[in-house]
Amino acid sequence: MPSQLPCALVTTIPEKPSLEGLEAKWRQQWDADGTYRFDRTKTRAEVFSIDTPPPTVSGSLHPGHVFSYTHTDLIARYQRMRGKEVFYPMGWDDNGLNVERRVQLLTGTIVDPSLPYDPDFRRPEKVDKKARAVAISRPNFIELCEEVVPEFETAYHELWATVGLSVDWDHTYTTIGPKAVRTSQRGFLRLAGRDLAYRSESPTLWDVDMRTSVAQAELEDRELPGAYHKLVFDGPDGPLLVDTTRPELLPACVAVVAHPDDPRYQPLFGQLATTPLFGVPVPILAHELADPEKGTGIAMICTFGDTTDVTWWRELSLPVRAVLQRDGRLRGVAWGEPGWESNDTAGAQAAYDELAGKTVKQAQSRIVELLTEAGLIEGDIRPITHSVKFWENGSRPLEIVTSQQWFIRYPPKDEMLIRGSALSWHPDFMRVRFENWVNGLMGDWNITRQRFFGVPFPVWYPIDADGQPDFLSPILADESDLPIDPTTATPRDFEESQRNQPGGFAADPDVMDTWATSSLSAQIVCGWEDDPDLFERTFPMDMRPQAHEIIRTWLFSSVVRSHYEHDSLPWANAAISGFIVDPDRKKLSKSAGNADDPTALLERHGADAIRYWSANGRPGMDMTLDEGQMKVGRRLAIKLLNASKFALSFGARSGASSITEPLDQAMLTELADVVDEATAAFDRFDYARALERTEAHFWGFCDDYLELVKTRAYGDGPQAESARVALGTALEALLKLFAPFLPYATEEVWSWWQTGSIHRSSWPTSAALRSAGSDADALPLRVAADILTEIRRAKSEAKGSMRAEVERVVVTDTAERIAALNAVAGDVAAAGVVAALDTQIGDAASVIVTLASTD
RNA sequence: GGGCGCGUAGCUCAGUUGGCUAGAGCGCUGCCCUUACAAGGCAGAUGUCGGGGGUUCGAGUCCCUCCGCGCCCACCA
Repeated sequence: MPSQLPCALVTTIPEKPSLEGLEAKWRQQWDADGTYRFDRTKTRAEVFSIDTPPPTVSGSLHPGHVFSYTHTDLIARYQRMRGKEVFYPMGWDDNGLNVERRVQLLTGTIVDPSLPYDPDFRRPEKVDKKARAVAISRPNFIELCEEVVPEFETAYHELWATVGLSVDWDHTYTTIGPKAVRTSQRGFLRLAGRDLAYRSESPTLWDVDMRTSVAQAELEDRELPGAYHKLVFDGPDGPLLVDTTRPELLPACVAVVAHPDDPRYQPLFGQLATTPLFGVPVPILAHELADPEKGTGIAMICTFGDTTDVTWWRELSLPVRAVLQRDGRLRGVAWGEPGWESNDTAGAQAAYDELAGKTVKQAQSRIVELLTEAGLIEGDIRPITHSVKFWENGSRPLEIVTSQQWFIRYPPKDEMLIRGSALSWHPDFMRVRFENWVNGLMGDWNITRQRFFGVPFPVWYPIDADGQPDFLSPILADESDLPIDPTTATPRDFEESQRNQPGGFAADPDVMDTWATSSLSAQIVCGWEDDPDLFERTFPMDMRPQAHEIIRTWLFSSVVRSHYEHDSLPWANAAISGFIVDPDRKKLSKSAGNADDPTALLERHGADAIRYWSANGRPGMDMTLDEGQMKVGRRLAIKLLNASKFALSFGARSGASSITEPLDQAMLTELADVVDEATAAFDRFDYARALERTEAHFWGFCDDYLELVKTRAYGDGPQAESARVALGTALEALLKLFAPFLPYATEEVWSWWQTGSIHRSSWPTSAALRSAGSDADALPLRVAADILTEIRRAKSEAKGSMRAEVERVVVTDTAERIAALNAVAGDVAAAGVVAALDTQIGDAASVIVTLASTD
């Protein structure tokens, strides 16, 4: 009977509200209105800036990404409604070995750095996977990457926009783009200028197939079969038995080592042993890392068989006697030359010539034959299984080779620990991971990768008259020339014709580790040096969201760079997210084949529903992929539409002075408490608790308050007006509380009676709600809901309709609760269809419901 | 081996400085077309709070210990 309803301001409440189409509609609107555009006139104090993790485009996004990126968006939306101007850029990490590999596979190409640039090269239209990869030059390959990678990025953008990330898409960057390269090269030059970056020959974990050093962050261990060989060294007191799994590295042996407390070897320390087959005298040394329980308790140190060898080599100041080349084969050695002295030069040479040029595996087989023939292996070869380091996408074990690398010095540990303690961690226990990592730091940070699609070192080396590059006298580029590629740019004071000529120059052939660039993400997005105005308004940033497994890499390295460059933390808060596990508690990942396509999830449940599921994952906690939760989220969004339709069906009203009914006032007081809790939770970055409190209140609001107030709201007079104004007041606050979680549904409802975007409206305050509710006690609503539940139970047990009439209800309770109930008796009676509601004060609380006879 | 986290209903999870009979949702059972919502509503059943010990008037919560799971680190001759 619309004619009986009061004249409504409401214009656009749909007959049957639905979630269909909301995402497309509001995405477009937000885009058109620039709803999330950063206003760079705001001052630093007014800005909330976020150092978004640039997802790598080497794979595809999975639900875990949606999960954690949603968490960031929840904070961003909250801060925006709190009045902050949110600086929320997005980056794409298209820099690094994995991206390079993906582009190679996709385009059927491989890089040959010796080839010249071919201006006519075009991306192959079809890739025959069986055909040989096409060899192209490094500049051509980089061009190809720049062409292919945006295709990946478009797909990512599409997904993020659908999820509803309130990113300012005008502020996007790529880690290989000119801005990032310039920042990264500038950061490098500044460190090199202060001797905080230096070049050194050093043992490095090396992938013999990709022919590059590999970042510690990209390592994984795999179990492989191996075998112990008990080699017979010639010791001071006769044969000395040494167990090894790497007999092929015997020619690279520089010492043997046992534990200092091991009585078997104590008398031998400081004396010499001689290697079998090669006759090389090596010292017998003591070191804590030697394990008396392992093998014969004495190990051979080779340059280099594993990372322990590197530690021993470094700490015991041993020489290098390297046999492994970068292609994984043994190199040629002239025995008798300096560093290769033997007691039996001819014998050593003869044995070694059998190994030179062979792969590690081939050399191992051959040397075992040689040793066995010579009777220099004691007993049987004992097969074992041991874990071996691999590059995560590699197929052969990593080797350790020495090569020229750029390093960044780590700052002193105590300075890093002070930075770590000044940072606010969410959750706080994640701080410990940082501290553990800092306390365990060894060596410096190798930032060199022998790859192509990366940030080049802005460096050349002079070539002497004999044609030898002098790696210890690098020619640094001028900052004003950045970004540059030294393989195409010419250093000042040189002619291009002098490239690779005696007396000329040579480009640094390598690129930087991807972390060397991403550790400057805050500097890149804030426009360090490039845009001082923006930098001043955004840096140091407010928040770094990221995953816990890269605290030791990304977070730590970012702190290092900011420490050096700005003598500050890069951000005030680190928000650490957990990841998604499948029901078997395995980490969800594409390669494990247990990752669902997030696009399919979005289509099935909708963005608000996915966000709801994500928001239930507490900061730092791992969560299970649970489509059931997404269904709950979807239902919540639909419920919100319907409840809003009801609340607004009486017209959008305001005027707190007309809220006079105790039930309405009690509801607003309760809501004010929820606002306080949600606000406090959000301020602690605990969006999950904010949602939980809001949601719990909302269901109670629908189930109890709406039912209790319905009859009155449909009526006339000041009591009806009180209900209607209270409904409008509560709805506005509730929508705002939900807005960060359900941006689409809340925006839709907002548009029914408000102008502008809810996401640019102000966060509700409890003070306003308390004032609207006249600071009333919340008890009347609680008691009314309790009595209503009892009435419903009686009807349910009688298998009656909820509209069934109740002849009489007698409530016995404390004086306080009876007083509260009396204040709202009319609403309770109406909601329960109760003819007579009697109350009495008594010790034993009870509710006696007498249903009307149905005859 | 070290560090951190987790273990609460069949499932996914809350439970804040110790405090009434331990909660929510999903699922399950029953009922209800009720003028916001049947893609809904109402009601109901469901627990050795991982095990053991301790502190306390009182422990899911604090302490010790053990078990299981996960992540990171170390080791990997």
